[in-house]
Amino acid sequence: MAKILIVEDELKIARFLELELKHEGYEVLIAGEGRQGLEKALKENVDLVILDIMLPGLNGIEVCRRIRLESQVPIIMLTAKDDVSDKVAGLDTGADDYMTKPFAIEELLARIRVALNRKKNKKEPKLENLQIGDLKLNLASREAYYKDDEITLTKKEYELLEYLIRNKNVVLSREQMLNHVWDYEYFGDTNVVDVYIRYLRQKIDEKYGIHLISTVRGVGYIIKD
Amino acid sequence: MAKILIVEDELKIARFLELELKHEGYEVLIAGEGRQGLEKALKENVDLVILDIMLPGLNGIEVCRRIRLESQVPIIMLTAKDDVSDKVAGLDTGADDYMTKPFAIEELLARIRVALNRKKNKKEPKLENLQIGDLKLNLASREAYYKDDEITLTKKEYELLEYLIRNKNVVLSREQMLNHVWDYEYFGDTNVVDVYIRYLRQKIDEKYGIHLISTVRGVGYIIKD
DNA sequence: AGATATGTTGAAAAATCTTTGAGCAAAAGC
DNA sequence: GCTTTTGCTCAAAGATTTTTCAACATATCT
Repeated sequence: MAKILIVEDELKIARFLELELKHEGYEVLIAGEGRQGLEKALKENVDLVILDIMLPGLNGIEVCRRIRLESQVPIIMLTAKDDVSDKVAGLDTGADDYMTKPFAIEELLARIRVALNRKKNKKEPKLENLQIGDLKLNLASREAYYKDDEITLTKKEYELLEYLIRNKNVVLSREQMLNHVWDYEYFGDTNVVDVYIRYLRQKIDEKYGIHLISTVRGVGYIIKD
Repeated sequence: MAKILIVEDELKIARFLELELKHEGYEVLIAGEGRQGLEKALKENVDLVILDIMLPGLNGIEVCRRIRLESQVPIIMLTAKDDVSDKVAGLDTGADDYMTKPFAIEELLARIRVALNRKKNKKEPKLENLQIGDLKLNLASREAYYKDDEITLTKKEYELLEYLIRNKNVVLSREQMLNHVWDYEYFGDTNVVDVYIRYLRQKIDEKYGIHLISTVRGVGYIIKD
């Protein structure tokens, strides 16, 4: 499985990413500051680098620039929200993609898949499509279809649905959904998940008269084949 | 087998946890207050820490923070119900998971397994399915089937059934069932277990005309192959 | 038979889920 | 730049289901 380097000084975020990436089956390395990150990126033969821009010592942009002097490894930059100039500078120096913090882990995972695929199969950009019954997701265009009938979904709706379908036949807790689809800063008592489940049910279950999303009382929700 | 440290000042709970964990085959250490807990966590080479937030002396959040300065050992926090701010603080300082008190021991055991496995970096131990005769449990979707016929169970019904099946061919006392499936605060005169046994019998034994759950008079109940 | 343990039941209590509307922020349109 | 629309979140009320309790019935043992 691919080896991923995380260059991030905020311990909390680094740990969070580490756990999630390992859970996905990636091998993970961590560097807490820029110079160490640069070193590992070049010597450890990694397949992808996740690089925070704000770093003590050597900052992310500089690290990125120097990695690019010697390597074409895919780089995904993490930037603070709204810091547009950083974003631009990051891409200028050769980053492949960027994410603004805070982000939902699912989105980062998706971008990682894309970046790794791009490298591997330039011939087959095989973005598989997810399907369950008559419901289809086009991952490339982020569209959902029910028998050729397009379902208009908002960002969160789409992401929640994709997450549910990726984990079909498994009960997902509200907390799992929050962690994967919402920002990692999301905490505490909220019923957003319930509300979004309702939106999806309105747009799918009710509209097409099917029973796609089931409630598992006391546990969470599930989509079954 | 893994070595687990319990940092908990309520003696009753600490002892209860100790017994259950030892029964599961773990080696157990106990600390009754914060400073001692911190010390043992760092010096005793433990594999996992169960850490109560409310502690005399050094509180749990502080202990967690200080452990994290030197160690990546998995930490599961115990917090009072509804105390969301504690929960947040706990995760902020690097805890891996938390449980709100009171809890059912089975849930804690499950989380311990997850935390220990994560460390080993094994892929999630594939949720195996439990089966006994024609009765099958799908652990991922939390569904029960009798020969392809789905049995609709409530949360407690399902959990009790799972517990019974996991311990098939062993007589379980009402008290054991209470301890494992219900909160640990449950005690005294109650016949909930009997009532739930009846529910299960209605939905399984009676409905399918089989004899799944047996009474062992004066002792408890048992499910046999 | 008497004593103890288990089975059954209905109804109260508690927990959980659904639905709605309003406030706000971001994005789109003019 | 300003207005309008859309999307996201929260909180509260209402609806539903689950869980618990407790009274009574039945079975088992000595």
